[in-house]
Amino acid sequence: MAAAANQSCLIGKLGHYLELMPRDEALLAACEGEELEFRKRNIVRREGEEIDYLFVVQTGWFYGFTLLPSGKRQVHRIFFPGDFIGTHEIVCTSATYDITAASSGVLCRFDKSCMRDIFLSSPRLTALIYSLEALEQISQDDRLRAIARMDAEGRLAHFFLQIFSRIRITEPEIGNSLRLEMSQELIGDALGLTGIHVNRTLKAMTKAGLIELEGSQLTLLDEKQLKALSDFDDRHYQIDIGWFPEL
Amino acid sequence: MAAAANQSCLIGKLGHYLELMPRDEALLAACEGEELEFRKRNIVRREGEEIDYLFVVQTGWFYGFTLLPSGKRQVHRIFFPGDFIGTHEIVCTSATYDITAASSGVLCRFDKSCMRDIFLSSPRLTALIYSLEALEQISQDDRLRAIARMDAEGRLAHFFLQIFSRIRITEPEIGNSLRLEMSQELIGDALGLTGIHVNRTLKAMTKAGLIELEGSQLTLLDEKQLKALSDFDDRHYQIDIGWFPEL
DNA sequence: CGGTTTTTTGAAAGGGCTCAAGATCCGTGG
DNA sequence: CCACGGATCTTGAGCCCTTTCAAAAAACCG
Repeated sequence: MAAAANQSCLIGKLGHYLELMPRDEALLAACEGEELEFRKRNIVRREGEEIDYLFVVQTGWFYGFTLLPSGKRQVHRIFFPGDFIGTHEIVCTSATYDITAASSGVLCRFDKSCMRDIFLSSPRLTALIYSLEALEQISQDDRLRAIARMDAEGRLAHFFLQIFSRIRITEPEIGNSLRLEMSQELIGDALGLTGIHVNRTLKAMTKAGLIELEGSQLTLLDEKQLKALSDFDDRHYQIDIGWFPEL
Repeated sequence: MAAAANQSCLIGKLGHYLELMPRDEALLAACEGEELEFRKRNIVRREGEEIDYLFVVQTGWFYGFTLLPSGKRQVHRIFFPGDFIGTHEIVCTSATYDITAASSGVLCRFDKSCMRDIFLSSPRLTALIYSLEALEQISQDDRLRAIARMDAEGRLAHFFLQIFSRIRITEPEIGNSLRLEMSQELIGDALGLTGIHVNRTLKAMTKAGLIELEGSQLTLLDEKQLKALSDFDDRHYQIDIGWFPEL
């Protein structure tokens, strides 16, 4: 659980990477919008809708996806507690993909114009937001590499390690086990695989002692081996703030 | 050809999206580093190297890639004239992939610390740089979707359309034909395919009248059909600057 | 509980890969 | 301006990982 669920969503997330100054906190607090509750399968927004708001995930898992003409589905991104939703779409006038709740959860909404205020008055905060965006890109690069060049086992290993790496930032106490808020079909849609083949591969990985699955509870039994299988490099989701402006 | 090859690389690129103010131009001019020449296959930098510089492509094509333990290669990104190289890696202390020249070409180098100066003194320029980063992400999302969910023909169609869409920004006069500065093997490494299979698919696409290949000269004969095949959505590589700060 | 969503399993088909070997193209040096 | 050697492009054949299609068992939710 987040240490400070009752404080500002934004401050909680950004403060993780950087010590915020009082004026930065004030700036963020002013941005704060209302909290919205969702239940599994609820739609947060649709592709093509005008984007007026950004979100921060307070609790629960969410995911963004698009459909293809063939009827296939591609999951573009999964959002965990603490993640921003929609920041990179600020350059578009309408959303580039649908967003749905993978589990029940709560989002904090804040106005898009808030970005301008931050850019105008806090170079340091701006640099942080920019960095988070850049980090996301590197993470997506790693994912593309796994999807384009690895077999099902490698993709799944990489996928799980990425999930753990991200969630451990805000919830280090989970250890090597967590509740997967995704069906095997959805996992397949994130990795370019069929749900059926995800199932078969998961079985094989279980038999090999790599993981354990009890219902939706996933446990990583042999992280070392999983890393070897997927050539996983933990970016530590930590950023270099050496170049940040002082203000 | 770039309209103003003799002026600052940065100004040329950024000025394309936004009218720059004199003080912004001065800021950028001060960042300018030296120009570096490369020939095909020359290595610009290696994965793991410390990142002190960013680059802007002045002429030629460049690409970033990583190798997998299996010996396979993944091309993460291709850089065309006008593109930034390395901005998203500013959050890392070392490079996340190798960069090599796909053709002969020239890069403009500028110091990483330049970013701090921009963040500190021009919110408007900062917003622009942020937006370019975000646009890149959306473009990569599209690419992931094609790679994860489409067959070889769809991936190639999408790949070609993306290339044309990007290059046409700075060189609209190319029309529907350009010189592909990549071997079929390299294209395969960008799309998660074998060079051999790229070859076969290209032949089929030629026979179907979709494209024409004479040596490395690629011509799109039926863009409409190519778009349908790959569900391509031209992001116009144009950005919403409505939210930009005035300064 | 009863309906819906997931997970499982089998069998067969297919797209893309591997391995191999020849044909071409191209830059470079003489 | 021609010849040489490496890089690229081609093509064939067989194999393998994933997908499809179907259908039953289990798990989940209200």
